[in-house]
Amino acid sequence: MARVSIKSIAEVLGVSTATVSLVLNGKEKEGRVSKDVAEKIRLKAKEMHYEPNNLARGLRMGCSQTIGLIVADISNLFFANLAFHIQEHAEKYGYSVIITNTNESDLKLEKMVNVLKSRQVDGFIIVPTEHGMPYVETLVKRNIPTVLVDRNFAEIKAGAVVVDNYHASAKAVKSLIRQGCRNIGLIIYKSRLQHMRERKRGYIDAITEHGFYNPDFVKEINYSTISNDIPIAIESLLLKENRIDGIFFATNTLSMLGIKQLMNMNRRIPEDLKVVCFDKSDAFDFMDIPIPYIFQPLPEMGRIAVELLVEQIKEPSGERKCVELQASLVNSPVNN
Amino acid sequence: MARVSIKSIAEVLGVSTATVSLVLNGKEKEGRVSKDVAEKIRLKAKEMHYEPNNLARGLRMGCSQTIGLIVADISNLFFANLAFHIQEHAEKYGYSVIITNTNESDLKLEKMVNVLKSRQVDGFIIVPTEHGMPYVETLVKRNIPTVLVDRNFAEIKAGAVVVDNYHASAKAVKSLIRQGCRNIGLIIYKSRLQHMRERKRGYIDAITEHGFYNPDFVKEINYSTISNDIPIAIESLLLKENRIDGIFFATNTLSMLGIKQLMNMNRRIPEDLKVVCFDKSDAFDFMDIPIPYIFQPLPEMGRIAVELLVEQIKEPSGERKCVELQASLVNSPVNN
DNA sequence: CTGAAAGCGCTTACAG
DNA sequence: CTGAAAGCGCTTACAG
Repeated sequence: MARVSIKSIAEVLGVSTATVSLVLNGKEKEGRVSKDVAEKIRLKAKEMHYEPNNLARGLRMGCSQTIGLIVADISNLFFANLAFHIQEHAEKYGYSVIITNTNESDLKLEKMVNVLKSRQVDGFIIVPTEHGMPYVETLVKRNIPTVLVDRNFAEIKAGAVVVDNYHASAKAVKSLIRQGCRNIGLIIYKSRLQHMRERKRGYIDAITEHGFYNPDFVKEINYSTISNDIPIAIESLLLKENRIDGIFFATNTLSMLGIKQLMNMNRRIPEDLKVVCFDKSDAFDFMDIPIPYIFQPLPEMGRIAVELLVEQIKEPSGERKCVELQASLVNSPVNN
Repeated sequence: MARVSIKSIAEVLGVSTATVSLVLNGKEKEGRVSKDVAEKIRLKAKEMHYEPNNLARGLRMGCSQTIGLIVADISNLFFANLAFHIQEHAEKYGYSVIITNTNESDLKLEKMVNVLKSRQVDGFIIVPTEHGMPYVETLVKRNIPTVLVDRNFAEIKAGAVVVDNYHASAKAVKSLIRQGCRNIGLIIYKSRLQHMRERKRGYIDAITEHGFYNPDFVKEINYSTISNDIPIAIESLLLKENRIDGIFFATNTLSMLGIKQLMNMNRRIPEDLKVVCFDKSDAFDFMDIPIPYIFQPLPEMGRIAVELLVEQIKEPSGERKCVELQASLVNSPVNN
């Protein structure tokens, strides 16, 4: 069963491929194709089960109607949700999404950028890795539509949609202070990425403002050795610095493992110490009391990422917008 | 900055595009291209930052090195994990993965099959919807490589990789019986899909074997009204049939919501009643006691799905294998 | 060892 | 209103 192409339809009907193409793309007005020819073509196309070949179309048009999405790890709930919303919106614009993982490796980011480029994606939505700036920069310099999400590189002016991590973090810490915490630990990744730096800065500034800052209370975890590092960090916070009465976890994975460790050590939340987490985890539903967390507007982030990218695709040399969204504090016993 | 193609390299070097293509694809042996010409071409390609155009290649070769993955919902942890492993393996074979969601809608399944077909994917990995069989059947009949995963349609012989849901379910129920449960509820989706039918059948057979079967203990939930149905189902199980001493949850979403409801009603696990869940949820880590659950070998499922698909792509008219994996019971206080 | 040419399926000026 | 033709970038017989 040979593939049915525009040519086969044209031959059967004794018309030119140009006419068939025009009709099948709804451009019969422009080509001013007669109504009956158009009707005949549409019927025959259906009858022959014509299916357009987007590869050929893409080659000819110089665009693929495909978006390349690069995230750290699609099996992480945060990125999975983000990917979901990006996809739903991309679909509305007629784009398909190719999703790839970096697992936070700069090498894989480079590789994935190349893979997606060779697939002629019309644009990139990227959650960059720690030292991934050069690869993103190359894209931007070549005017390839690119939107960063979750983490921005302010130095290069790619498009971006991020959360105001600084104020979100400060908000979290202040809520702990307002609950009476004085010695507040921070569990965060050791990372040069902007969102981590901002979360740390938000924590430090908010705490310093109240005169409670102590560098020993900041524990920086290595992404690659996380399950090992977390218990050590928590133990050190609680045992050595046993005045700790609150902990701010800077990501959902960190909170998951951290809270687990707190439970292992029989610390009760919020009696023994209070916590706030960045991002929700399903697990919070199972806790006896509601766990306060910073809520990032994921559906919005996905939508805006797609919208910014589509704008760039339309006008590759136009200015690239950077959108910052506010995150909210949920489940906190104190008002904001 | 014009795109650099094989042609531009050929022109600069004064050789033919055929030679360039041969060299860049490592087929210089076949074409018996001289070493120095080959070397010159490789150097110039690097120098000009040549990047192959996979669209053109795909059009010419009749394949795209792309796999279409259709899942119910990429933001569900089960599918997100599955997608992760599928991707990692696809990459090894040089395939990219386009992921799309159906949200359990048959209409969207049909649409996504068409979208992916027009993108000339070389094969499909599909988590089918309840009434999605016709769309899958069309693919199979046309000899388009297709592997079903998680849920099989036994009637059509697509390739498939599934878990032995029947025995997994029976195993779960028997573990409850061995712990002394006599009145065991089942919370399951109302669905004609094979995996659900099998899980229900496994439950019924295992329970009947011990003479404890009571149809009132089976609560079938509608996917679309789940957050409403679950509390009602649990309440009805516990209040009307208050001899209930165990519950088997047939999916992770059902267990999440179900256990939450049990906690709302102040039922303690396992003192007041015992539970077993299908699939792990992150939340289990936060429970005071370990929650027993059926573990599906996701990494294996992903790997095998890709392997089966690659086999089919190599030999589209060959026999399509169907692999059934065993799931294990984790965290149960009784041995298996 | 290398080149000229055809063709994958499509769209788009151009000509009539 | 419609057709002939070029060309997107690639690969692959074919010829020499």
